[in-house]
Amino acid sequence: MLELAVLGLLQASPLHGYELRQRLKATLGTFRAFSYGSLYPTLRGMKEAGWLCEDDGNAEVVAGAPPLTGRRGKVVYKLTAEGKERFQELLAEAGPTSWEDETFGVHFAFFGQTDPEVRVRILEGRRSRLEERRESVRTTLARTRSRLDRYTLQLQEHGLESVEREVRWLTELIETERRTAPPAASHPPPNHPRERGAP
Amino acid sequence: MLELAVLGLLQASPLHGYELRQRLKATLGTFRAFSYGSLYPTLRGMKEAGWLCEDDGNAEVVAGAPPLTGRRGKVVYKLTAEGKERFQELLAEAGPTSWEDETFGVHFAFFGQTDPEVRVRILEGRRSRLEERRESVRTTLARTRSRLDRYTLQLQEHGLESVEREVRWLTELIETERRTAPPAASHPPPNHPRERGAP
DNA sequence: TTCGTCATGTAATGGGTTACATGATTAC
DNA sequence: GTAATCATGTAACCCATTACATGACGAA
Repeated sequence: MLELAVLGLLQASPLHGYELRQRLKATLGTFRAFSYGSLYPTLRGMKEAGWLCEDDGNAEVVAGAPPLTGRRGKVVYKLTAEGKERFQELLAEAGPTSWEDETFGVHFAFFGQTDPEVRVRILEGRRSRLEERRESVRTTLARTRSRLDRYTLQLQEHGLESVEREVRWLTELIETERRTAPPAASHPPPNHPRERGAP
Repeated sequence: MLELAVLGLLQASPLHGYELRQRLKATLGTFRAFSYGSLYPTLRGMKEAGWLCEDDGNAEVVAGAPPLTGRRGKVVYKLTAEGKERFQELLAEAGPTSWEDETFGVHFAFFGQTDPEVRVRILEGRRSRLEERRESVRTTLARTRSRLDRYTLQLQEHGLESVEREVRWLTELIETERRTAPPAASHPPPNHPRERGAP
């Protein structure tokens, strides 16, 4: 997740950790925030995995008096070839994980680099996930409405409206996608054999 | 968090794990879901902490041939005195944690049992948290709007609208609270007769 | 010279999830 | 008698957070 986001941002240009985090905020907006405490270790891990390497900016630093003590300077990372591959791989992934609350936003943020078909599948996947949730809430709400106090009711209804709103948003996006890039080929339609969700 | 939710539900009536989880879904709606994998260990932990105990329903199970092998039956939990205390303690807590995304919903769900003043403080805390976030997104959006692609922009704006919507919701709730239970014994206008206060 | 912000990092911890394993009860 | 669902539980892991520690650099 952080991984995908990092790959996506470094794809555009090499960055050091600190700035990466600012971009993360700018890119993900209200959806998610990451702390340095997770960012730096992730960066190290990704470097060890071979997806990132340090970028010396083709180095022409006039080597006058460089990092004397303790070497504390910006560490700029860039993607390796494997990193780019990995990014493409993650982008192509249109499975259940890409519909999750926390993940969807990140995937969406990189839709610009995602295959149109994959885009639609992710959008639809997310939508049907939300629709399920909506129906589930609606029915339990119908069953229990009378027993709920003012606040619980408010909570349910606000939640329900949020979900409905997002469903409408997704529907619009899907239609736009369809208008922009009409059905390429046919894939076995809405056949998600549910997984996840508690036993 | 799960802890608070469990205390809140058991406050109403003794329940076993499985049913607890159904209630959790019904109570928290779209906000949050918990898996059994976290529920049962939590239950055990809370029992060990002394907040819960097993409820034999005044027992009298005709002890004829009880759980022969392996003892697998419903385990009904109820609150102990310490548990009730703990619940009250958590309910009274109107600090930053109570306005976090994941926590707020749970606190809100038990507003019926929360002190009116605490309610308002939580609502206001959450609101100002969201307002901060909104401003932060607005400004970075203003700075970077032109550099963002279609999708990133969509994401930002949808997120922004969500936040704005929740802020409006909170504002309405706060006003309702104020109308229902006017400023108790506080400093601002020293001139109001009180009615209908907390305990 | 001190403060704020830029910048990097680690250790401890947290709060949950997934996948698995098992068994009891009910409905057909 | 078998499938669904009710019911309880464990172990391994995941992904991040908090709190802390350090230090460079520019502006007041």
